[in-house]
Amino acid sequence: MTTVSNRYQPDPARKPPTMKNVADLAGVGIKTVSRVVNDEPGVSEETRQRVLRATEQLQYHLDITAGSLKRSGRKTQSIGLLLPSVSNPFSGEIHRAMEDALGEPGIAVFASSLDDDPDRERKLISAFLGRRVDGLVLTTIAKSQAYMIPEHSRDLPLVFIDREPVGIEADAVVTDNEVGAAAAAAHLIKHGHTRLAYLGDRTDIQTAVKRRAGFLNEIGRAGIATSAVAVRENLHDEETALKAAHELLTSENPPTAIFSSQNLVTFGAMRALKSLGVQHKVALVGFDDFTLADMMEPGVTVVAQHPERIGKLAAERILARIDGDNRTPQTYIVPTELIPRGSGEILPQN
Amino acid sequence: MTTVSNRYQPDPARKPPTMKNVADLAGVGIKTVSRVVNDEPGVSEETRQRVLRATEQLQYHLDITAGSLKRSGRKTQSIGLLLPSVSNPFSGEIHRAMEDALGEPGIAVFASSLDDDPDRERKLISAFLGRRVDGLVLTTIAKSQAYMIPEHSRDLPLVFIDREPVGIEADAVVTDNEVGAAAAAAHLIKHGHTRLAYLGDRTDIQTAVKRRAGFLNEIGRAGIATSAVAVRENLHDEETALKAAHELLTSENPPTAIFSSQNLVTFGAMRALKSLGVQHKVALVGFDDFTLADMMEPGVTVVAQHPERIGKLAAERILARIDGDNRTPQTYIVPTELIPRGSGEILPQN
DNA sequence: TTCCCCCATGACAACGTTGTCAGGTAACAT
DNA sequence: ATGTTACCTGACAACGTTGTCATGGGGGAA
Repeated sequence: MTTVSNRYQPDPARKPPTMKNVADLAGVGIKTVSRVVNDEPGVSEETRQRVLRATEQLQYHLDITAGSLKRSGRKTQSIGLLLPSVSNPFSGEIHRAMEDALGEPGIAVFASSLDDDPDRERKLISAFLGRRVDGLVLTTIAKSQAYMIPEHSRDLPLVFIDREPVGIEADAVVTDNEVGAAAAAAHLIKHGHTRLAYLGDRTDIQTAVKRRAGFLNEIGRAGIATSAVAVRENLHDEETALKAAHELLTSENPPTAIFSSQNLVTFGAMRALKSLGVQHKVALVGFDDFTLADMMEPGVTVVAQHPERIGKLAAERILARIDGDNRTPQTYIVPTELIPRGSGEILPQN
Repeated sequence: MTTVSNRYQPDPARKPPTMKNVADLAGVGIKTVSRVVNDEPGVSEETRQRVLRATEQLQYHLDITAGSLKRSGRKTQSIGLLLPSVSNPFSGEIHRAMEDALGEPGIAVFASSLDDDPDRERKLISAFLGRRVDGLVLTTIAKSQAYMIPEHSRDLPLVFIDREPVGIEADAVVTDNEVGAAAAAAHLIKHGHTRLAYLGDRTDIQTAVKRRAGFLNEIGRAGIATSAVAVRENLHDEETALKAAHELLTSENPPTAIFSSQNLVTFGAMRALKSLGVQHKVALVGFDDFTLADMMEPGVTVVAQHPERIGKLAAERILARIDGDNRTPQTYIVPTELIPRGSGEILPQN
């Protein structure tokens, strides 16, 4: 009789079993084991059962990395995913949607954080390539992605997310930044605002530039002088955003409405408004939704993105490319949704 | 004369270059290329430069998966990370901390989402094993992890996070759940509360059980009858938590203070309090911090965990184990921190 | 000069798997 | 019987790399 112990007991073998081990135990050739574990036809039911028993007994797991060495096309059944940061909620949603879409076909995901650092971008992509991933889904920050042309022309599937690539033609899945920002402007104008402020992220981030353009263009279309818009940019974290917002609000001729182009900037603006006690007097619309936005006082009106749709679309595109789809690269645009919750509907105060 | 073959032959140009390609271009043997790209000694400076030029010209990236086949110990320089969900902020912080700690030694991370589903646990771990990861960092939900004993005894490094394993002895890095929950109880009692409520997550989740125990034990120590505590469990999302809190608050003898054992439950409680307009009358302490907790009305008092410390510690442990450390497995406990922000300091109303 | 040692270099097998192909057997038709 | 077919099965090379070992040449010591 056997006793099961949970004590740590080093196995003399110390190495995972191989197909050879299974084959020996089952009394068959390794190719037969290969056929069984890969669900290939041409194995009698009896042999099949014998092999399955052996795999179970040895706790055998097919080594997918060794297989990919020989497998046609050398697929590793993994992809590289480069996100702004894995700890960022927006990125997390995208990641999750991709995991869900890629889990079924058995593709694993290597995820890394860009930190909006061009150096990291190169290094992390290099690491992905060294692992021979089947495809790359990338958020980028470098001025150009032309350095990826060699890989791309070797048919490495490539999908850019959130930001379109520069210097290379490849699929991209992005939010409709300009239209979303324009919707925010229109919303504020509709509520009677004419003294507007734009709080923006770093100007080397493509989405920030597009959001500013969309916002300012809409204001222009409404016939409001652009000079009436206070623009503060290169705000990359809560603190600098708070400071910028505070300065604006305590200036000579403060804005009656603020548009913040990104989550952390929105948070900074919220803090500035609250610290001055004007959160119910100055309108605020933020780009990108966030948890509990509806529970704030007032609820925060946002231009919501759809990270789960971006992730799903990106997964579908990379799967199609891996599958051999070689249509002309295309940019897929995911619409935004303006969600009124109170802060964006505040009317201008006299 | 040209012969046309009807056999499918992959275009050589469409495949990533190999060491052989580099060797041929540089006019050296492949072993010399291997030495150069691995920074091994014993190559003259001149040869070295020639090889480096060739790698650059061909855009060669060392195939780390092929190398791991032969490399001593067969290290793939990757680990598997199983998290509650990659889209959960707590998990994201852990993930990020691990990425930071593992990036330096060049270890890549496969991350997957558990969804608190025992079936997924088995399947995802199986997928990790098939990729021959060098180690596993796991959040688990199955009743026992004894099924991992074979792998563990083969010396596969194993670190459990957030929840301790059952049926197997391995390293674990967990939050000090009982002490944290006890601190919440003590805090509420100190402010004069005697009619308390506990809103808890699913009872098959270890941390939920520990938090309840810590909370109730502290109440017992204070001499308050346990029967005076309303316990509502198996609340796994915002909606059910909202409903449970609403029921409690509108009951015969409503609690004057609520302790919620998890983020989503806290959100549900907050919504219930707000919908009844008693958010400034009934005290609330939540387990686990969240973004903007200080910006709520009132600010939400929480027992904060330290996901970044959990992640860092877990990374250090898995690295040490991969490095051959074979000390007796140990559980590392990361302390919590009670952060008063208003909601937890509300005094009982008559 | 001769001998020895060190350095630079590459040939070769092996890692665990899969693609190819050939062999062997049983069933069926001739 | 013989040929034909379909089906099972395993031997073997190859995937891209690294560990081992052999080789050859140059330099220093005797």
